[in-house]
Amino acid sequence: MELSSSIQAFVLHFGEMGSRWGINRTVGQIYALLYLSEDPMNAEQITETLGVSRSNVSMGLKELQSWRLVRSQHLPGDRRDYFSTPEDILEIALTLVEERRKRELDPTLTLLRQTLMEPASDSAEKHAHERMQQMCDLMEQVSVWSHDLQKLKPKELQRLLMLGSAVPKLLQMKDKLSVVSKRKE
Amino acid sequence: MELSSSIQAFVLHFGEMGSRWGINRTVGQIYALLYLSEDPMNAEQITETLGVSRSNVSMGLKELQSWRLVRSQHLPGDRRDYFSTPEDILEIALTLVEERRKRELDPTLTLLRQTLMEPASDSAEKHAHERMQQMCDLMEQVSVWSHDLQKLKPKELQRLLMLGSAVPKLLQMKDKLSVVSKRKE
DNA sequence: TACTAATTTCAGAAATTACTGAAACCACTG
DNA sequence: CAGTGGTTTCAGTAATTTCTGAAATTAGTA
Repeated sequence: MELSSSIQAFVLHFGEMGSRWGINRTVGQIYALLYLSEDPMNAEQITETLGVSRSNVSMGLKELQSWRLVRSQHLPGDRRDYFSTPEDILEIALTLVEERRKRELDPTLTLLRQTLMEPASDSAEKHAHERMQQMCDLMEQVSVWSHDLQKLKPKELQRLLMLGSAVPKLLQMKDKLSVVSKRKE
Repeated sequence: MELSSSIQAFVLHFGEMGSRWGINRTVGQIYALLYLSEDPMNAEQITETLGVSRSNVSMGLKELQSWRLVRSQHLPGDRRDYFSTPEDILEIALTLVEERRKRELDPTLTLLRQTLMEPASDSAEKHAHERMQQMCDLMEQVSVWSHDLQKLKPKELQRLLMLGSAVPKLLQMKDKLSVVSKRKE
């Protein structure tokens, strides 16, 4: 399949960025292609369009499915799998946040918790444990945030996103409110 | 320098996680070491402790400095550079967020904005541009969030983190308030 | 149950990335 | 300004990751 130049540019860009995002070139390109495609595509079509080997596409699709960024479906009267990305960009973003938490945060959090069970022996280790504790606390907070994010309804999430820098103001507002309510008590 | 087992485990873990975080093993290990160290270390000490080449350490330190995750300083009466990480874990996290935004988001945002300046020609491209527009909008929102985060004072940030799932409730509260104030008008 | 289309697996090749040691460079010191 | 301690650069090598093509497997069809 021939790609128009802007689609082509996007697909190649995702391939390049792949290494920064922790995926390889082909995986990035496959994702970009499916993300922009009007209709689901089968592996053969992806292979032709990207000009890589069939097996490479197979592995790439497997990885994208493990990230839950790509889904497969069947078309009636066709034995082949057809692949597509979820429609809703917010849903996609949430999935990305969750999967990255699992892969980039959770293993370290596990190690930190284990380590902090044991007492520190010497002075250097005591200091190291304090530092680990700080990191562990922060990572736990971020982890909770990420979990909570998953529970939000799309509408709420959309509002939260639009809030941006207004959040601290909201905090101030809350403070004032609680002052008021305390006065009432 | 000999490391106690828990420090050793942490350093090795950071080395392993490096590839997921977009840095290499040595860079991960250097960071972990400096993060836990009571005192700043010079390149020679790092080299001995990690058992890698001096030049590798030099390159790793350079990269960590480009991420602004490691700083160098001089001790009186010593010509060597001494390296350390910032004390405040929140400051570290903010730096990480900003650098990742620069490296992982900004280039794509630039491409998307450029592409969306041009009109779409055919139907496939029209659909692709819609998808790109959705991605662009979301990335801009995330980018604004990340910028705003940088402006927060540590105290505010700390509170925001602790808030977690309470944020949607805060939003609800705000809604009620604005209803009240509208009634007053 | 044999046949066929579609997909996956996997060993090896190709490409990329990380690491080393030697040499160049820099900056302070006597 | 020559000498020395410290750091960086860089070409070559090692290690790792990615990709391919052939073979194996799976699932549908006659």
